[in-house]
Amino acid sequence: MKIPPVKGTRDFYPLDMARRNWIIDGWKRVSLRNGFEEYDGPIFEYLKMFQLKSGDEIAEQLFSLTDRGGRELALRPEITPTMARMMNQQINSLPKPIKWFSVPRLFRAERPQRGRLREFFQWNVDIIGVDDVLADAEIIFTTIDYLSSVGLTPRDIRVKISNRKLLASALTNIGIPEKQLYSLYALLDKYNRIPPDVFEKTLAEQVPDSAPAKKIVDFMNTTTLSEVPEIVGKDPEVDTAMQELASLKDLLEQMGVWQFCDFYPSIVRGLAYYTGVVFEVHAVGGELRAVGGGGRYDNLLQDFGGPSIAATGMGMGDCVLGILLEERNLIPEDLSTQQLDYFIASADKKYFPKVIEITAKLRRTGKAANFAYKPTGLSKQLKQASVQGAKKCIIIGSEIESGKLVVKDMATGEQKTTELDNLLK
RNA sequence: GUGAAAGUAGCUCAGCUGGUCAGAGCACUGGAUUGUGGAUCCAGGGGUCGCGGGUUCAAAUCCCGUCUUUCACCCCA
Repeated sequence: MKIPPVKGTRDFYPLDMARRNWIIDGWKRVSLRNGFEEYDGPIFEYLKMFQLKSGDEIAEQLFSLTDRGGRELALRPEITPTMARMMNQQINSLPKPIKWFSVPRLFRAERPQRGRLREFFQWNVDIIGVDDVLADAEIIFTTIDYLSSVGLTPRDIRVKISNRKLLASALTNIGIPEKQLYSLYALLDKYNRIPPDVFEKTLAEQVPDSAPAKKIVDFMNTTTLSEVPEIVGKDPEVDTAMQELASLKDLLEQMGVWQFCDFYPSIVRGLAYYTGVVFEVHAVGGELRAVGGGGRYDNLLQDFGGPSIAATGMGMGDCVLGILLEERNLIPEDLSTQQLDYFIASADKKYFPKVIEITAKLRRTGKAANFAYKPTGLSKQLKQASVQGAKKCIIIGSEIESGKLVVKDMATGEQKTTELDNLLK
C-alpha cells in the first residue's frame, strides 16, 4: 500500500535539505552576531497554553491530541508561549536584558496555500527586560541584518513600521470609542490588501460619520510622521507615540538601516497583544504575504503568570522567505549535499582492499572520505568523485607497492605522487 | 468552511476534435573507455495515463462521481 505524504507537509530530499539548512544557518549566524542566545522547548505543550491569549478560531487551527493520561496537548503553532513559560520559571536568575532566539518547527492546521503550509520553520528573536525603544530598533536591525546578508536590498523589501499606541491614541482622538478599537484594527489591518472602495464601504459600516471616517483614511495614507497631528489633532498621547517612532527612526538611521524602512500607519498586526511598536517586512511589488513581522508586547510574560516585564520580538517563517529568495535568485545554486575531502579510487580491482583500508584510516583522522562499492573502471570512479563533490581524489595503483599513491586535485586536475604516511598524518 | 484550476515515467511536460497515444527532454543504470572526472554518442530499466463508474466496437482523450494537489477567499499567532 502506498501512503501519501500528509497535506501541508514537505519532504526534504538532500538538495531541499541543503537549502533549508542554508536558510536556517543564516538565521542562526545573524542571531549570534547580534548577541542573541539560542533556546528551544518541547514540540508539544498543554493545549491550554495556546488558548490562553488566543480565541477559539485559533484553537481550531491547532493540531491537538489527548495522551493516555487524558492530558489535552497540542503541537506548537508558535514558540512565544513556550518562551514566556521558560523565562517565567527562571526570571529572577536570568541576567537582563534577555536576548534569545530560536528556530522552532511549528504546526498549524490551516488550509495550505502559497507561502503557507501546515508544518514550517520560523525564526524568532526576542528581547525581554528593556522598555526602551532601543530594543525595538535592535530587533528590526537584526531582521534587516539577515535579509541584507542574503542579498535583499531596500528595493526588494520594505520594513513597514507603526505603533499601536499611535494607532490607539489617533483613533481615540478622532473620536472612536475605545471599545470599538479592536474591531476597527481588524479592518485597518486589511487596508493594503483590499480595494479602496471596499475598504471605505466597510469602514462606513463601522464609522457612519463621514468626518471621522475621512480622517481615518487620511491617517492610513500618511507616510510622513509629522503630518499625523494635522490629521488626527494634537494630543499628549499622540505626542508620546510619535516621539517613540521618531526616536526609533533616529536609532535605525544611526544603525544604517533606515533606508529599508517606512512609517506605515496601516500596519496593525493580527492579535491583541501588541502594545507598542509593530512592524512587518514585505516584498516590494509582489503578491506575497508578509515575510515576517513583530513588535512590542509588554504584557506577555505577565499573561503567562510571570512578572510585568517589557518584551519585544520578531518572527519570520521559512515559506514566504523561501519563495522570495527563489524569485530573486538569491539561493546559491552550488549548495552541496556532500562535502568530501577525499574520494579513493583504484586503478585496478586488486587494490580494492587497499581502498577500503585507506578510506577507513582517513575517516579516523577526521577526513571526509568515500569510495565506490563496485571497483569499476577508473573513469567511472572519477566521475563518482566529482558527482559527490570530492575536493581530491586518491588513486591507488601500482605505486602502492612502494607505499606511494596519486592525489588528484579535482578542481585543477593537478596530480601529485605522495607517501601514504604523509597523507595519514 | 467557500470558490476556481489541474492530475500522463523520479522531475518538467507533449498527446486530448475518441482508432500505432504509452511518448519527449532531464534524471537514473549500462556501454563506447581495463590508469584519469565534468562532454558526447549508443543502449536499457521505469507508467493501473489519480481512483471508481458510464457512453462506445474502441477511452489517457467524452460524461458523472470521488480523492489529491495548487491558487484564491476566511484566517494569519
